[in-house]
Amino acid sequence: MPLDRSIVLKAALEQLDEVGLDEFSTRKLAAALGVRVGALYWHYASKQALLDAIAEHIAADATAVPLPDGNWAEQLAAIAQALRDAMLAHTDGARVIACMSAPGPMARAFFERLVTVLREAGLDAVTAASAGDVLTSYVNGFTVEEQARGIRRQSRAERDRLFGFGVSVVIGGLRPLVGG
Amino acid sequence: MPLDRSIVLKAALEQLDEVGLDEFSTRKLAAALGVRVGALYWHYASKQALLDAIAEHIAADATAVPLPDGNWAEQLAAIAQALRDAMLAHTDGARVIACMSAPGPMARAFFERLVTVLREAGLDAVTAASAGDVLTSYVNGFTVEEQARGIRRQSRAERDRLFGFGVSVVIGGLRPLVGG
DNA sequence: ACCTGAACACCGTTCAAGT
DNA sequence: ACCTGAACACCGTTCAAGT
Repeated sequence: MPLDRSIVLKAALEQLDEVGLDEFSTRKLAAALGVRVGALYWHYASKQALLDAIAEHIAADATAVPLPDGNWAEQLAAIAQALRDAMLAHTDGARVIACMSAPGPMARAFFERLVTVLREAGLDAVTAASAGDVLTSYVNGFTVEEQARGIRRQSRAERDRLFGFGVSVVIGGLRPLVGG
Repeated sequence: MPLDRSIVLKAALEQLDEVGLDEFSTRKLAAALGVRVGALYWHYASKQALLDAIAEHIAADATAVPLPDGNWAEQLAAIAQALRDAMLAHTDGARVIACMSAPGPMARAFFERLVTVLREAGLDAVTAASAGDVLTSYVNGFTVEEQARGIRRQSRAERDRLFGFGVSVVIGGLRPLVGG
């Protein structure tokens, strides 16, 4: 049977998990699929297009977890956790997100859900977008660092604790902005 | 005259500024220095070692700006600004910092100054280290995003405003933790 | 429509040998 | 001590030609 975009994407995710972003190559991917390199370029325009598809996959995972009942702070914490989890699920996932060429539909959907929670908490459109940016910048910065260096320096429990602390600081900083 | 580490580093910074991290190559660097590729490996063990030296240079710049008189919040804001400025001073500077293999002496000195401000504000050692991590994670996440995609989407003034907002949110979140 | 074959223009790294 | 020459083992991308 012929390849298609989803088969290539699945194999790409497996290769990323095995070798990491630095060793990720279209040639190895072609070999894993039992095909010549050129064949990949029928399905994806470039290596970056493939990495963008991986980023979208991660963004979709981060958006798939249901919002908990509860107040805006609890929902924000759940969204932050979901984003980190989705990136940690793949080797160098945070760097793939950080290096994507442009946010695709899934990345925008993720951000929109985040902004919706903030708007429902009482923020105006501009402030909600800014607040959403603060939270995602923090989560991305934390997780890029975590995957690049933290994994061998701290236990998972310590990293979870540090992340939870950071999320609570950001949420605490947003609290005075919401009415009530 | 023969090459030395500082000459190679200076040329590397110039090449990074011109072509960005993705196009940065030891072979182009050798050509710019009028030397064969192998010559670079006498001075730096690998391309990554060279990028680590660039990261240290950026960290040194970020630590070089004097602390303003004022309270801990003003000093924290100045440190955050200094870090962002030092990364923005070079093409893909934030990604070079994010991808460094380990924090060198300059990166540790930067972090220590940050932690010192937080300790003087009244935080205990563990909380100060955690709070320092929150601020640097936010600044790194923001600036990686800014250099990867923001430069063509928003004006410098808009990005400055957004960054200032984020810093004030993080500082606001830390405020309840400091005594007084 | 989808893939092969083969090429093009690159990479990072190593190391004997030169000076 | 510092660099050359030359190789090794790779890259991403393109594209005529095949099926």
